[in-house]
Amino acid sequence: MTKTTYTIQEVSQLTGLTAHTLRYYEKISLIRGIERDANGYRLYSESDVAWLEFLIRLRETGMPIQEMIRFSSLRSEGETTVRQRRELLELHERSIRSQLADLYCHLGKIEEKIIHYKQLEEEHG
Amino acid sequence: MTKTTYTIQEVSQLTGLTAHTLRYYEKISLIRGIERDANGYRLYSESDVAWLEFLIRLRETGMPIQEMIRFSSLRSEGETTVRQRRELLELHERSIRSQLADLYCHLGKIEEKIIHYKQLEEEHG
DNA sequence: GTATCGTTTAGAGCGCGCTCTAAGGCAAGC
DNA sequence: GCTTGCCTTAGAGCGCGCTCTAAACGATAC
Repeated sequence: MTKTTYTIQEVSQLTGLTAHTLRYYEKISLIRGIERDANGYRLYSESDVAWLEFLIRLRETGMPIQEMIRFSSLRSEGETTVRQRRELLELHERSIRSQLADLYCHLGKIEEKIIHYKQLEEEHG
Repeated sequence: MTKTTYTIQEVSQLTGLTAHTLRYYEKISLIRGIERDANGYRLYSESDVAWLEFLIRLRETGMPIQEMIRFSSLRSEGETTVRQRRELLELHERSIRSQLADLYCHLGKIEEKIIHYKQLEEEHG
């Protein structure tokens, strides 16, 4: 039988988010409907953790929090919003591809600069 | 004869940085030794503009401003710091490659999610 | 001469995404 | 019953990278 709930500290360790940030994400509706135990302590489910990991992915790929809140809001409306969520995600996919292209371009220029410095070092160093 | 100096507005248009940001970059020593005309107005040279474009590249690849200031400081010390600048740049190159790898990984996961949504749409939509 | 620009400076303010504080509650250990 | 410790909340504070304001100055237009 696999464990089905996690305390805020456990989720913090699993996700790398601090307990402060986990409460903050709930306050701004990035994550919703977290259960509570008899003391009012948060109890996160497996699917809550999976959702947090997805949020982290969106953040690390540059999605602004407002857009993530929009996504979370669609998700809470249920199955009827699947298409809108897919479209939002496809838009974001294009943003990531564009970031990748920009980074490659920058990388090339920086490599050129490094080569330039190496030549300077050979000439004068 | 090619134009050799630019006003702050011209540099703003060339680089996309606002005049405010250009003054700010000078205040924090990201760019140094900008000439002045008789009225005390800034006069940027071609090489100032090239340096700004390099700074923009560093920033767009995630280098923190403190590290950019360090780079600018080394540059102002002259030729003897070429090696240190190259090393700093090589460190940054590795950072960019790591960003690229992470982005690719995230992209893959997001594509999977999109496929998952498409399946949901076929089943229930 | 005066109104309109664009410039200068020092320094305040802002938006983002957290990050932390204060004050209080419950539970277990001694 | 008191200490320790982790939890709760509302709300203040922070670091980054700008972004803007206020006050003053000089050049040009009329």
